[in-house]
Amino acid sequence: MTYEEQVKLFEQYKELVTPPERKEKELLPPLPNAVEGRVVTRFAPNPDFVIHLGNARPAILSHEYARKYKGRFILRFEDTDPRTKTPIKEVYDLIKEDLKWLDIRWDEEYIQSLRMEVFYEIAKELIKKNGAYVDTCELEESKKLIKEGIGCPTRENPVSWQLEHFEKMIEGYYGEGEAVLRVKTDLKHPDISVRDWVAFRIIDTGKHLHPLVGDKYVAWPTYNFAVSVDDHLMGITHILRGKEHTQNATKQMFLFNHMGWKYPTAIHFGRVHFEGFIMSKSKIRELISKEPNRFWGYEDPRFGTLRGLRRRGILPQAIKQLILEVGIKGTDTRITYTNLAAINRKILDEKAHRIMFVYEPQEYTIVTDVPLESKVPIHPSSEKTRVYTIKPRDKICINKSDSNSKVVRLLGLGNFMVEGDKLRYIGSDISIVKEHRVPIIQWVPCTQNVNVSVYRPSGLDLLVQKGYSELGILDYKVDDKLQFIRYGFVRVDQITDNEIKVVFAHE
RNA sequence: GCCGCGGUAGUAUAGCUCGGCCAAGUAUGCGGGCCUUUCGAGCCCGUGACCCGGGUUCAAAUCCCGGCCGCGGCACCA
Repeated sequence: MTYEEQVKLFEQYKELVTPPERKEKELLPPLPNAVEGRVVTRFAPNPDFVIHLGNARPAILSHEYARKYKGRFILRFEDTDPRTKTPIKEVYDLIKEDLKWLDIRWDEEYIQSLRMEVFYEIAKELIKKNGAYVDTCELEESKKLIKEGIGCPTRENPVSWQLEHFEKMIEGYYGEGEAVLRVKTDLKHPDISVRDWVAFRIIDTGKHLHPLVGDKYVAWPTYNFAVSVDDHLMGITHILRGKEHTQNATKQMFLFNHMGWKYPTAIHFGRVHFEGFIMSKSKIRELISKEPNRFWGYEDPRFGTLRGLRRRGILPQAIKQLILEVGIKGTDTRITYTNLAAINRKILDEKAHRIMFVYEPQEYTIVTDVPLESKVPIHPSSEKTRVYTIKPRDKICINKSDSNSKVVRLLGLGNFMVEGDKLRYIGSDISIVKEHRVPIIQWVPCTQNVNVSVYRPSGLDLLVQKGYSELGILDYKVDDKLQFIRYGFVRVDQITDNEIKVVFAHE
């Protein structure tokens, strides 16, 4: 049948065909294998650094899905490496603050370093199931044997031997590198890192004190072991994490199979590149320790940490919306600040009060016969205004770049002719402004104003722009977000006796 | 090198499971206009994409094969 014939036929029987409804678009796609009321997700950060935009993705998505399906959301600190990823005592709380700021509430909270006995017990069970062995070969020898598909000869020792030697590991009989517990996997697995992966290793906590448990333990579970055990014990049904973990799922599966556990549904999404922002933990740590005077710690607005973004005036709702839009795709995403700013602006515009701010002041004398009263609304949709009285011969400042026009309208005050260093009042009829496209500009009295410094992050630099704002800015407090008219959105950062410091958010 | 995942406008995302409602939707960006006592917001118009090549089919962004490109992993890190 040709296409034309089909169309003809279709027209004939049109009424009999009900077109399928277009699926309704939800912000989040449905979660595979999800049953309402039974979804359990978790966010599992290492408390060695605060949350940045990249970590916010698993945090927000895990939380959001748990809520969507009326399930549970668990916060779990994964702090089982006091040697190379040393947890920081203060950071446990900083992370919790970051999450609360994002409006993420967790139903349960765990810290892995406080669960060591659990890990030891499960390890022993695993050994009894012949699923693990103590490897006492030299590290290089071990690696070589695994590569050859054989493994350390102790692999074949009886369970009793394994239990005995694992006990010795826990008791501190071995020093660093002298013994590890390995999970028995496929010694022919194409990915060598999957072959008999390490479940426990010795860390000399006398040298590398753990911030919570000090030197109490020397046999520490690796990430893959601790994650597997906890994901099972805590009843996690869905794991949402970055794709750097895809291979870990393969490794963990062996442990789950040994133990007869069911592996959760795992979703791995791509990496988040935040253009123009530093997100690397090590890089940020290096910068703040090397140049403590130049950077404001974790909160520096030049960093992609949540704290940095907060200090810039980015709202948590904007971050959440951005992450939900990005979703759970496996591809990497390049997020730009412009994108985040667009969302932020939309939210901020409705509530940020307006303030007049002049940064390249040009002084003018007002020429008028009678005193003028200006009324500028604190927000375009607000009845509330700020009132200033301008008397004849008062001096006001406008931006130099605004002074090119022959006629200007000073916002809230009226229309003026520009005559040399004088501004002659010519009435306040708005219609001539529309008719002649007269620029409507912001202004401040030269004598009565407030010193303002605007901090503008620009790559690794922090530019400072000084200027004056109307007195109305004194009504606000630290962390308030304002819109400087015809300039951009800012966040009040610091108020001192002679100056207000604000951080520039975006236009 | 080996193993795995993925490629829709500048960016992000929808559609791909079940081929035709897709001459590809949405947001942002960019250009223009309207409105407006802010160059903001809002409204309107425009701009711009299915990685490439084969195959299957009346019909392919969607299925199959090959190539190319990108990303992740290859630790006694998480």
